[in-house]
Amino acid sequence: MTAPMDSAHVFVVDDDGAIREALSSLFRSMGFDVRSFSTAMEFMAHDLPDLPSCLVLDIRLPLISGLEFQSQLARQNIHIPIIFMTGHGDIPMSVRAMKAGAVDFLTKPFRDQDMLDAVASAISFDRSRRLDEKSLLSLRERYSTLSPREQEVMAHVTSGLLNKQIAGKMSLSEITIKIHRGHAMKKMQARSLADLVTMARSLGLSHNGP
Amino acid sequence: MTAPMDSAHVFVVDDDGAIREALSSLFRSMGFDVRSFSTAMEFMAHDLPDLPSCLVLDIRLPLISGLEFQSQLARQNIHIPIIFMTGHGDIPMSVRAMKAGAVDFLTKPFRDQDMLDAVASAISFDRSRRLDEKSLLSLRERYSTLSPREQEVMAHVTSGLLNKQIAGKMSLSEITIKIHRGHAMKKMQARSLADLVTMARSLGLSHNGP
DNA sequence: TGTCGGCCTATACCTTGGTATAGGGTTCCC
DNA sequence: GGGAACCCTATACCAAGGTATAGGCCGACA
Repeated sequence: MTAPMDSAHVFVVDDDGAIREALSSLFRSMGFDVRSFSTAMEFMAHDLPDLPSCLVLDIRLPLISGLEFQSQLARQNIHIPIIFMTGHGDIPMSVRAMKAGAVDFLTKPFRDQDMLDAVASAISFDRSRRLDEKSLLSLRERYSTLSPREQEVMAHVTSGLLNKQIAGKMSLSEITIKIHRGHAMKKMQARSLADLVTMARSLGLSHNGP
Repeated sequence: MTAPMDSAHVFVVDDDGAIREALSSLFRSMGFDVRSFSTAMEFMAHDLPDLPSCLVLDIRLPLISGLEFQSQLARQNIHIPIIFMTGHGDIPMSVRAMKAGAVDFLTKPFRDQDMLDAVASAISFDRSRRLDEKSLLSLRERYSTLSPREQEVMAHVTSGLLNKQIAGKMSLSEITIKIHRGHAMKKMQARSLADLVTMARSLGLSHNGP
């Protein structure tokens, strides 16, 4: 709602200086913050900002191919959305890139508008991914402050067991369960059981098996 | 768990009889139930089984292109996963297909194993999609038996409000809320509040705003 | 050694949830 | 008119949840 067009970053990696120039000025004219590099190494040496961003990548790079670089980023859990460009690519390349999650795969020469559309979609995707990740992170942080017993009780509570049943399962008294449960609610900053259940699902604490 | 390789269906659409033959025998040898067609129309005239299945589609078809057919299926809410084949396709085609959700996009000639891998992945995808859809459908069916008031109460309950607060919001007495709530639990076959919350989320009944 | 945090328990008390029973009302349809 | 479904309310009672107060046990750590 109240999210303006906070400065978004576009990273360009292409060994052709003319293309870097052209893309940089194109993106800058649209209000993006642009950084361009001629190799993947250079890009990796640069610190990624904590802002919505995307990577515009030529598939043919010095030393390492764009596809390899893509999977390298994935292995390092770097989730920046990627838009590929190619002058001489083939279909298997594009399919592999798209399967690996690329946002788009443009063949040179492309229309400026196509590139801008791809970047806009990538940025918007990254923005919402970042929001999701941020809230999940804060959730995990809160969860990590629970003692082992509290985590255990939380799992049982959110799977729908009564305090009495949990007490039986853990061979504890019901009052102890109530205490742990209360602590879990406070630490997780849950305002209701419904809240806690939702949090547990986001954390992957669902033991819904027969 | 107890899901054996229930008969899965592979549909082949290609105007080249030789290819239809070759693929049919390939898939049949792997235990799939195969139906082949030379046009999209023929395929559409065939009833789709309520079983995991996928569609192996040549991108160049008589009358209608494979890509058009793909979006036509999407418009009709037919979600069968698609594997494209092409002899003379280009990159933009493959990218468009993949963006629209195709499982794979193979260039002829392809290795049998590549096609089998794609089909296996498509079938497994469709199987889990069908399971999800089935449970969502049964959920919606149960939800539709709730009276308007019961639905309203369910939404409030699963958003974490106390009976008392719901009563205030709806200008009703607390006991009435309890009644509706109890009915909702019974009709939804929820065994606990946690259950109901989960169901509400699956149904998209989340009013989590500040 | 002391102390701090996690853990377990108990009593007491209050709030909330859940259901049965028993009414009252409406609308729609046979 | 009578039934059926929905809707609302009330009393009464019991089960479950939640918290405060208080105490004991243990291991880690300064």
